[in-house]
Amino acid sequence: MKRNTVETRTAGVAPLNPVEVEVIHLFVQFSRALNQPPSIAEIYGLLFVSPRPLPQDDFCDRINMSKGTASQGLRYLMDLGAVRTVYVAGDRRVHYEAVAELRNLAGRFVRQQILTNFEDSGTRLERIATEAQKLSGDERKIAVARGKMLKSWEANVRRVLPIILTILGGRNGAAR
Amino acid sequence: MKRNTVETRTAGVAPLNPVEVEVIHLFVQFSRALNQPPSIAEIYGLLFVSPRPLPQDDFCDRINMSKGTASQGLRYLMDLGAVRTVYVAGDRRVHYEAVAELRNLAGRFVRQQILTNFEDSGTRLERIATEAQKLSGDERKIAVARGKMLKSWEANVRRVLPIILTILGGRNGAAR
DNA sequence: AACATCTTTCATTTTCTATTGAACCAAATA
DNA sequence: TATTTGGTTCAATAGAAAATGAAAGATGTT
Repeated sequence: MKRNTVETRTAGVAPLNPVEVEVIHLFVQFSRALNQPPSIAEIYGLLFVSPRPLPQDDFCDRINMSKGTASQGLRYLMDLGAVRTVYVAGDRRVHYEAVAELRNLAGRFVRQQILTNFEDSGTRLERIATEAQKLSGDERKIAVARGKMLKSWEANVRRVLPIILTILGGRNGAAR
Repeated sequence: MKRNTVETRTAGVAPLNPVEVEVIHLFVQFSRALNQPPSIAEIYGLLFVSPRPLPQDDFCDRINMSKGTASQGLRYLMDLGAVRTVYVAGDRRVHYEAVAELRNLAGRFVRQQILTNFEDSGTRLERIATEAQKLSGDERKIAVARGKMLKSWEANVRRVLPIILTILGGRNGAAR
């Protein structure tokens, strides 16, 4: 039986069709808003329009990126849960497909991107409050007030974030 | 009357007190989550704890940044509405103070940071739908489906963003 | 075992962003 | 008017982030 070997495959390095180009564009633009590297967006974009799972080679060939970039990008997307691997009979290569549900995706992204920067914010806020007490006069007055304000902001964000994620991911997360 | 001249001022280049250091730290951390340059965060952070309006010099001297950075950073924050100028009697220099209300701030930031990247997304989505029709077989089927999905996502985001901004900025925007 | 294919790793290079500082402008003072 | 001071601009530089590609691992095949 004819196997998927280098020879049979290299013939089929199809260039991107117009839809693929546009979709990738869209994701790259999106990635700028979220400050994600464009290579990640290209990978996800191509997977998102692809009717079948793709192996790593396809990214290198079709969107013209190095093996290293493809490998790292795919791992990142796997960790994020934005991509999953698929078994394809008769092909040793790992194939990937896009996970198109916004539901968990947004949550994980926020957790990874935003919340990591706030892990020790509680401690820091406490320290601000403590140190503020040691000041005097105007400085102390405003420092204490601003410390409280920051605490309130933090509480506010922590209260609102879950709501946002629910709205984003809940019903309507995977478009129908 | 004794004026604020270089001689009288240079004496008072106070180093940052612990609260100032911590608050600035916090804002720098925050800036990382939002992918904003640290210099901007430093400026806003210092203004945020300061009991009185500060002139540009103070940023150069106290957080040790160049005139250019201070000038540009302050302009950026002005444009964003995160900072306003204040008149101080007997001092020719422009003084700045922090605008501490989250209310409008979050909105403007999102508009400037996120929405600019989506101005032409409508056009692009139309083009995707059009081009998708021209494909055939599997490619067409999935392309059409994914085009619809993207449109739905976009609608979803446009619907939810105002809600988020309302929740964030509405009551509780300026902490009490 | 030797070979071929697929994948990951990571030091280097490239690309992009932020910051600097000198030159310049504007306004106030001498 | 000359000078000092406050402020902006922008070309050059430094610094950070992303991409490359050669080398090495891993897993199959002959």
